[in-house]
Amino acid sequence: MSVSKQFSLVDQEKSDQETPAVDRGAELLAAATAVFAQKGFHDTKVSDIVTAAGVAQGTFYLYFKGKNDVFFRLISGCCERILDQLGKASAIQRQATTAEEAHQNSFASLVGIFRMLESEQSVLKLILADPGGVDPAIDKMLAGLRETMVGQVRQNLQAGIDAGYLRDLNPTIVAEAVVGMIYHLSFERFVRGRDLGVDLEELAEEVVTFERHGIFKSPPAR
Amino acid sequence: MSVSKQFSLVDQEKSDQETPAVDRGAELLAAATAVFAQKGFHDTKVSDIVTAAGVAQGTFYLYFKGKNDVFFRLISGCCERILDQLGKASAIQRQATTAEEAHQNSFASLVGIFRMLESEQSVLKLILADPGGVDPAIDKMLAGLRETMVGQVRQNLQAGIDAGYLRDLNPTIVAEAVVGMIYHLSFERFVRGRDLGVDLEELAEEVVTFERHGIFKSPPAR
Amino acid sequence: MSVSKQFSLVDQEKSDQETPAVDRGAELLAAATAVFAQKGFHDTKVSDIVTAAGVAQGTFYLYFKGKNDVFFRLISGCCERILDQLGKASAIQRQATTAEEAHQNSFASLVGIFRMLESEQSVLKLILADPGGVDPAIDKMLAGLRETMVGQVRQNLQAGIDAGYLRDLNPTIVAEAVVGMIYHLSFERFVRGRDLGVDLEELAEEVVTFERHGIFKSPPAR
Amino acid sequence: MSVSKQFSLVDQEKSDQETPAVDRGAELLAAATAVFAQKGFHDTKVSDIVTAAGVAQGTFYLYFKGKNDVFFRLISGCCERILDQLGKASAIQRQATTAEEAHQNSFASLVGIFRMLESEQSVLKLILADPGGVDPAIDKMLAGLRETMVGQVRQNLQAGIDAGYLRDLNPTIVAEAVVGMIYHLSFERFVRGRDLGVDLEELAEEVVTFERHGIFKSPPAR
DNA sequence: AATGAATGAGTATTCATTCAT
DNA sequence: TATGAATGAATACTCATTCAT
Repeated sequence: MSVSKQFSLVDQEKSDQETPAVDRGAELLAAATAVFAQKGFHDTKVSDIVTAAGVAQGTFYLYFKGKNDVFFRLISGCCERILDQLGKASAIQRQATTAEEAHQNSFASLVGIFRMLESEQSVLKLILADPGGVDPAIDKMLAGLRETMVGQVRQNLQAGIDAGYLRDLNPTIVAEAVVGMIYHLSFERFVRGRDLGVDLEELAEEVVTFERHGIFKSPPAR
Repeated sequence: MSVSKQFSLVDQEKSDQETPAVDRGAELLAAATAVFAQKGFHDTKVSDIVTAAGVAQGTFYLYFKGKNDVFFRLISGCCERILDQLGKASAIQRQATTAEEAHQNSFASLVGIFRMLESEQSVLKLILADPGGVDPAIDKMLAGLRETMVGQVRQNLQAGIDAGYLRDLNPTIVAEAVVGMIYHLSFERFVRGRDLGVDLEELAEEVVTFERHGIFKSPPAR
Repeated sequence: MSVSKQFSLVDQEKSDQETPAVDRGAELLAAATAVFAQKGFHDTKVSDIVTAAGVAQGTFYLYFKGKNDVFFRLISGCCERILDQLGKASAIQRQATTAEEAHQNSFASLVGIFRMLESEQSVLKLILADPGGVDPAIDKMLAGLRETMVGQVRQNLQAGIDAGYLRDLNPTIVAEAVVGMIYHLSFERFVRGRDLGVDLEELAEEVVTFERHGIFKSPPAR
Repeated sequence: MSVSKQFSLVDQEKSDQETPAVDRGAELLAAATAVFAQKGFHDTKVSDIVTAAGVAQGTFYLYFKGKNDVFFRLISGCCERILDQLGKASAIQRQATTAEEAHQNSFASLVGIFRMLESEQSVLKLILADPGGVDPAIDKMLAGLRETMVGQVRQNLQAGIDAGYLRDLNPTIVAEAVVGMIYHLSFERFVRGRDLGVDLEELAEEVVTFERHGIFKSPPAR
């Protein structure tokens, strides 16, 4: 969206009285994101959003059906982007042929996911702290997101078990556990802003290593 | 209502028509817990609570300062009980002298925590899905709870590192990860009601094993 | 309602701190009637009604579901009373055994109806000038009222035809025509306040005579 | 109206790609009539009208001062046409020299009026169900229409009384009654669409006969 | 003439809280 | 203590109208 805006800027300079170079819908969505992130869904008034966007009350309803609608679009846009990233991560992960490669790929995937979540900070807050009940469609979408993540991890685990290099773990439970880690660490880092004393790569490396080897000193070797 | 009042007359010995034997405050708190759990904070009206408790609207304000107040007491009561359990778990964990004992103790601790969370299902939902912003005091309390959990795990990890039987992991990050797992699994199981195909002991066992050994087949032995 | 009020007045004087002798619901309904009659449905704001009743906005919603609800109750209450009166009128009319008696009974009935409509002036305005579309239930009720009136007139006509003293007219059309007269004259007199130069009895007499004999000089006599 | 525009086509030819041969004002008025008839005044939005007419929102205000203005023009156009027809009817009625002729003329007049009302169905609905209060000018116009009708009937009646062939009735009241009949029957037939089991001529005949002779079997003859 | 994006005044309704009995 | 009627501030949403292009 912001991309198309940048392009359109170029185009719109040419003609004299063309449509203004503003995308009110995008402006409003941006304003809404900021306000929701700061105040949360329930404490955000439509009037806050329009004030932040610098337009009149009515203008809001030209672009959104209502408060729930903006919220939904916010979340759903973000979810799509996350799912995208998840797809990429999954593709990367499947390419591994050696254990070393698998580690590297897991690492790369996780870094990718973290980076994307970092760029979605403000919406992430809303996703992770969703009060629920705002809109069943949102709940469904978030549940789907989680399920997708868990599903991918589970499949990878199952593949490893089948291939014989993973132990006989319960893939469902471990997958949930892994997703739990990632959610929690993302929340701490991107929503609460705690850097935990490491940079993103170090964080990902630590997580991947923990996931693969646990907390014990590997007796002989990995 | 009037019936229970009549019976209580018998119990309340000191003066003739003194306080009834019912604890209105507790009744209201119980009613509030049920309603909040079902509808969430924002969709719960004070009128829902008093209806559920079978008292008049005004009675509510005899026992609570307001809607935020009940919510706070609910959460804070639950947090205290969780912290209690956490203390016990910690005590257990520290007693280990061998790796095998440590595993058993971790397992026992986790089962204890899970059991307690299970018994707090309805409030757990509110704690884990806290929209935030309802009351800074609540946020602080929940943050404290998390911090306590993370702190305990971190200390255990540090102890293990110092003792030389844990690898050179980052205790802060791993502790957060472990808490993330537990939060997420608790949420899935107790709030969303998914049993994940195992009973509580199996769940705890799986988690502890995962934490300790990761996903790989332990090459020679544990 | 007003009856119970009058009784209750008696009772309430005795006891000290009983419920106040006011029926807020009735007060609001009265206020609403007045305001609706003056401004019509669409130009009446709930705030007008509560101001007229001297209560707060919220109080209104303690007694009515909303603006449509008051309007409906207003209309429906009035319709009931009219239907009542119509029933009485019908009973009177059926008792006639001679033509002269029939005339007298028609006259008495019509006077009764006129008097009742006069006492319902303010609501009558709303009934006769119903914009439609406010509430399907209201439309149905008004249609029923009209149908009842027309039906009664039609039956009387049919009875007269069968008995042989009325000419071979089309009872359906004439019944509609008669009701049209009565509606229109009621509207002019009670809603627009034109007395048409006669008192109510004279008006009824004129109408009954017109209905029975038309405009011509009865050649010989009836 | 569209006719006058077609003539204007001749004038518009001058320039090549000038204004199209359409009369936007007439189009909008037609669209407005249809929408108002279907939804009533208050439930009709300007946006409904422009959508129906296939023009932009702003275009509406090029031809009308506002929503009230279209409504006024609609009603007033229709009223003019009705008054026209009423004039013709009156002219016809005055030509009678015998009672039989008078009957025939009344019949012809009424048929003419019914036919015209039938052709104005959609606006008739608005006229007869006018909630009032939309615009004082409209109320005045409708009152004038009614007054004209009543006046004509009254004059005819008075003439008949003076001429000695009508009985000593109250012309004011009977005139109102007659107009009431016609209004009501028109409403039932043209607005509510009930044909009452007869065609328009039969309806008119029945009404005229009822008006002239009432419901009784004419003892000897008319 | 035509457009349609923008405006913002206007209003019904909810619900936490109070307080007179 | 208990009641529950009354309060009124707070807010989402509509739609007639304007005006820059």
